[in-house]
Parts: sequence; structure tokens; C-alpha cells
Amino acid sequence: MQSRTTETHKVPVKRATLAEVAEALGVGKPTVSRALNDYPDISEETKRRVREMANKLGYVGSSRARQLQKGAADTIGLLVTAASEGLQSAYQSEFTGALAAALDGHGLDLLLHAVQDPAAEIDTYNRLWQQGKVDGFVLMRTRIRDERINFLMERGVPFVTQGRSDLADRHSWIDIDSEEAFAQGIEFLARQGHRRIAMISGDPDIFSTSLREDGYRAGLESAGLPYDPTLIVPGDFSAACGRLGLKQLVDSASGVTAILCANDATAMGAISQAHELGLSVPEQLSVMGYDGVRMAEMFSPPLTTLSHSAAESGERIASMIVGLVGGDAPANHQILLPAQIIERRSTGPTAKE
Amino acid sequence: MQSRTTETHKVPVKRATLAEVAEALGVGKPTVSRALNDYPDISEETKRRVREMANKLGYVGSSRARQLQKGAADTIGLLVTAASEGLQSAYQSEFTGALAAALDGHGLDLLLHAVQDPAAEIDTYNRLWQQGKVDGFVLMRTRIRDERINFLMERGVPFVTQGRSDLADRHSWIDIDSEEAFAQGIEFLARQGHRRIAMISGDPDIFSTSLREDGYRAGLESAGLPYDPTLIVPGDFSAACGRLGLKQLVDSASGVTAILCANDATAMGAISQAHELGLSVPEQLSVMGYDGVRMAEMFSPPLTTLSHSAAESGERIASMIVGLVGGDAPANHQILLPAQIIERRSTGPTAKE
DNA sequence: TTTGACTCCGAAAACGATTTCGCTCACCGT
DNA sequence: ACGGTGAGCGAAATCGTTTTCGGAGTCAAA
Repeated sequence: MQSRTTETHKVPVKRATLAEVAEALGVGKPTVSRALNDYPDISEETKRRVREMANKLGYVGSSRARQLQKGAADTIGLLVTAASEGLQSAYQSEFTGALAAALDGHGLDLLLHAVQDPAAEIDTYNRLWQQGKVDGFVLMRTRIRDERINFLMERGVPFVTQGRSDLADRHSWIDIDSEEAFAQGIEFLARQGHRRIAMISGDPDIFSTSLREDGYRAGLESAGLPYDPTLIVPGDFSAACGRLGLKQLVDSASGVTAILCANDATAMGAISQAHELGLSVPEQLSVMGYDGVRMAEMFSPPLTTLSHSAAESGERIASMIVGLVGGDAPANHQILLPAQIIERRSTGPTAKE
Repeated sequence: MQSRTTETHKVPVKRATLAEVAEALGVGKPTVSRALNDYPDISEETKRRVREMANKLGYVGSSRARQLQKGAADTIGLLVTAASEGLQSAYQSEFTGALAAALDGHGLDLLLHAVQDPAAEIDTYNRLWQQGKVDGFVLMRTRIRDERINFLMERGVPFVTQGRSDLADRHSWIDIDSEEAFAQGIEFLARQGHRRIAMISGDPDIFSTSLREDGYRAGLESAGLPYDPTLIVPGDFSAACGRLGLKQLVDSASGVTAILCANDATAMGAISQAHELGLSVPEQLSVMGYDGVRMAEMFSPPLTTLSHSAAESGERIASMIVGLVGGDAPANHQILLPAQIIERRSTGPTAKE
């Protein structure tokens, strides 16, 4: 394991060190350090000279050494599960990208870790934290009774969740008001004349799922439509479940003319299945998604969806985690963002026969 | 900037240090260190005792300190551009997830960095490397005359590209044999009776684009079909370009009955546009994609595509970068993987009128 | 001429691991 | 009884920063 047969090609381009800069300038290390960090007790003249020399020598401070000394890693951890699937959903990858971009704006990096074995998830959080590789975490897809949240709260690890939880009043989170969004979605469909509106729901373990179902019910009520529990079919946010769910709904001859899906992927799956069964969308069946992923616009038909901005979520979360790492109280940061209907062509009044 | 009004909630759960473990055991620090790292010159008995105590104290070595001393970060960097779009394409996010998972298997973490300003890209690579935050990089979407490659090669930074480059013989890469794949795609379409087959191409800056076009031409040739340059329409791997491209092709009354797209996103965009123009797929128009992203299966119609495994690419790249960081010669690792046709329902013989 | 009050800067001690180098035993052969 | 060998361990140096603490000047007020 140690010995390698291949020749080594490492060109050890000796990185300049702070001591070298100091040496070259004939000043002490602290002076260089403080000059570079723009401390007030260094004269402007000296700062200039130091910067110049640092520049000339191509000096870039070792973050390893700084981390050790300062006790901060300037890195935020993000764990994704179900690694084999990559970043799970389109929305999650959009969000991840946005988060990385936003963190960059704050001078932080994003450590992305794929946990293979769900049982090792907590261990991974623990290790990353204990090792000091990260200063905090962002959690996606909060679950009902999410042990990650308990774990992190117990040891005072800074973290922000994307999505609320049972303990929502005690930690930082950002969330979309999906309850309101789904209610509006239903009302929208009802206004188009739909009377039997189904929902293909999400993973019941995910906290937000029940919120979305609540919204569904609330929408029904405010539209004056009866609630029929058999019209909620379970899913898991995947396109596959969209297919399954739709088939089930059609097979059961429920008379459904519109379906609100837990997310866009599910909606796409549903539409795909509908086409397969010879149902045209939206003439015979309206389908609405949630999230507003970019792909939705390019779907056929373009998907009507309850959209919210991954970029904004990412930015807000970045600010929050920065604050937390800086010592803010967790409960100080709780943000609920609205979603809005983007009407495209997967919904409409049912065509008269 | 330093002062904060909010109270601090940090619970400084003192992490156990190596020195403490040593102290508790009444042995020296080196002993603990070497025991934990399973060095041969520590007795089994001692190792056992050390491990036990470390465990009891919940000791987890500080990676910051280890990094400083060993000069390695155990982290690989991955930069994505066009941050505002998140992880650019579905394939890229699948690949990223797979890579993270694979790296985990090697005990490495993935540092994901979104570069906002393209002009700062090289700087970012430089900073990350100089700072010692990463031991190497994985580059996605290699470009023609990719300055990143030159830059990294010049300073001997370990890196693997996903996709070849002009300098392909001098660095490590993994790539899909897209030339062959596209040729097969064309032959496949030709076998179904198509005579006028167009291609909606990818971003001309990306190295692989020309390979795909070469494949297109080769396929045409081996199918005995004439090459008509007007049938290649430029794109950029986006769904939007798929729409545009398709419209252009239809408007020009080119008589095209099948289209091979540079990737799945483009294919989906093309299909979406086709539907909008009242063209049915595949009855009037066949469309084939490339990459085999998961979503392709759920599209409507399910997309015929030239598929390759993001998981395998991720794993191979992970092994390669591990080797490189360990000192292997860059040119020792060059892998070309095949793609295979997955026939679904977006292609077929054109229906007779 | 002192005494402060300031401004600027530096020696040395952190941070927490790993590595180098050499020391102490026990045990062996002679 | 004595040098030699090897196994097992530890003191101190090291990685490259930042921080602490105080020292050397300068200048104005007393």
C-alpha cells in the first residue's frame, strides 16, 4: 500500500510560508500575519510593503495552519443520502449549487459528503464535526423525529435545516410555506372547474410531507370541496412514484380530473404514465407540481408548478449559517418563504367530451 | 463585524485531545498516535488499551492538526461554474453524487465550490490548492484549450478530468467513448429507416462536443447516408437549446425525421418543442439523447438514449485521484468507457402517412 | 528631565497531531 | 558476566499560522 511501482511525478512547488515573507522583509512573523489581516496596529506603510512582498512571493496562507490555530475550518458540511442516486432530486441539486455559490460569497466552502449506509449517518456528522473538518452543517429534507437534529442540538453544533421539524422553535431553519402553497394550488385547480382533485404525496418520513397534505386539505375546504382520503396516494418524491400513483388513481376509477403532486419529479412521472395510459394532459387530466425546478419548464407539456427559488433559499441559509457559526442564537433565524404558482400547460379546465 | 448583539449559544463541548488520552493512560503521545494508526512497533496489548481509552473518551483526532503535520487534506475539490444554475445538468449532479460516494469509500471528502465569476476560476483553483484545502481536483466538462488543465499541470497539482482534452496524453482522464456512441446512435436510427438525421449539438467550447459530432458523421458514413452540415445545429447542452434547435430544424423544412441530441436535456427540450409544434414523437419525429440520466426514463415519451453510468465514472475517477495523490504518474490513468443504447419510446420508424 | 500615552512591532507560546531519533529493557549466544 | 539484537516506548522537534504579552521608540505634557 505504501510502495508504488510507478514513478512519482510530484513537482513539490514549495509554497511560500509566512516565515519566509517575514524573513524576506526583515520583520517578524506576527507583523506579516497582522498586516495581511489588516490589523489596526500595523502602519499603512508596513502593510503595503508586506502585501507587496507576499504578492511577489506568491504567498497564500496555509488554511491548514490557520484552521488549527483559529479552530475554524471555514467549511460547511452538507450530507446527502441515498448516494447511489447521486444528488437525489433536481431541486436538491439546484439548491446545493445555490448554496455553494452563496457560501462562497461568505468565504466559506461546502463539504459535500455522500453517506452510503443510513446507519452511519449520525456517525458521519459526528466525525466531520469532531475532526473539525466543518464548522457547521446544512440539513436537507428534514424528517419527522429527525435524529440528526437532536444529535446536533445536543452538542451545540451550528446547523440550519432546509425544512422545519418537530423542534422547529429551537433551531434555525428556512422553509417554504408549502401548506399555503398547496392550498393555493388546490384552489387554483378548483377555479378551473376541477371537483375531484387527488394528491400524490411525498415520503411520509419527511416532515414537510404532512404540511403539504394539510395544505391540500385546507385548499379543498376553502374551495368548498369534500375531502376524500382515498384521493391522497402515498409516494416518496420520486418520478417512479408519480407513475405508480397515477396508475393507481386511474385504476380505481376515482373520477379524478386533476392531481397535485408532492414535487415536480412526481408530477413528471405522473404525466409520463398518463400519456402511457392514453390520457392527455391537460385535456383529460391536469397535473401540478411543486418546487419549480428548471426542468419543469422543458417538460411536455410544460409543467404548472408551485415554484420557489432555490437561489434565494441558498442565500438565506448561507447567511444564517454564517451567523450561527459566529455565535448567534439558533432560534434567531427562522424564515418562511412563499411559493407561487407558475401556470404552464399541464393544467387547465377539463375538456368537455 | 466582530461584535454581535445576540447572545451566544455555543456549548464548547471540549473535544478530547490526543494528549489527554495519553495522560489518562500514563503513556506518551507518540504511543497513542502510533497505536491508533496501527503501527507495528506498538504491542498489541498497548494498542488495545489505547483504543479502549480513546473510545471511552470519545476521542476523534483533529483532522486540522493531522492535515498540518502530514501535509494532506484528505479532500478533493470539485468546482462548478455557472453557479446561478446550480449544478448544471442532471448528469453532472448524478455524477457529483456518485463521485462523493466513491470518494467516501476511499476516506476522502469532496469540497464543492461554485465559482461565480468565470474570470476567477483559475484563482479559485489556485487558492484552494495553495491553501492546502484540497489534495487534488476533479474537473468536469473539459473545454477546448482548457486553461485549467495547463494551470494544474504546470504546478504538478493532482487532478483527473472527466472528459479528454487537447493534452489528453499527458494527464489523467476518464471519458465516455462518445464518438463511438454517437456513431452507433446514428446507425440505430438509420436501421429504423431514417434518412435525414439531424444533430442538435453541444457547447462548442466543450471538448467532447466535437467528438460527438465526429461520431455523428462516422455513423452517417457507415450507414451510407450523406453528410449535410446544415443538419448539425449548435447548442449548449441545455434544454432551451433543444427547443431552439428543434424549431430551427422544423422551420427550415429540412425533411428531418430523426434527431440525435448532444445530451438528454437537449433531447427533452427538443421533444417538448416538437409537441408544441404539433409533432408527435416518435411517430413523426424520433429523438435520441445521450447520458442516460434517470429523468430520461420518466420523460414522456420515455427517452431513448445513449447511456453510461455516472456511478461507474465516479468510482473510477475516485480511484484515479487517490492514486495520483499517492504519487502515481498522471499518464498512467486514462480510461475510456463505452455507452450503450437504451431504447425507449422517443424513437421508432416514422409512421407512414 | 521625567512621565505618560501612543504607535508599531517581535519573541515565544499556543493549536494538536505526526515524525525523528534514541533510550530502556529483556533475552540471546558465548 | 557481557556485548549484541530487537521490541516497545517517549522527549522533543515539526508543520505554519495566530495570539499573547510586552518591548522599543516617539512625542507631548508636566
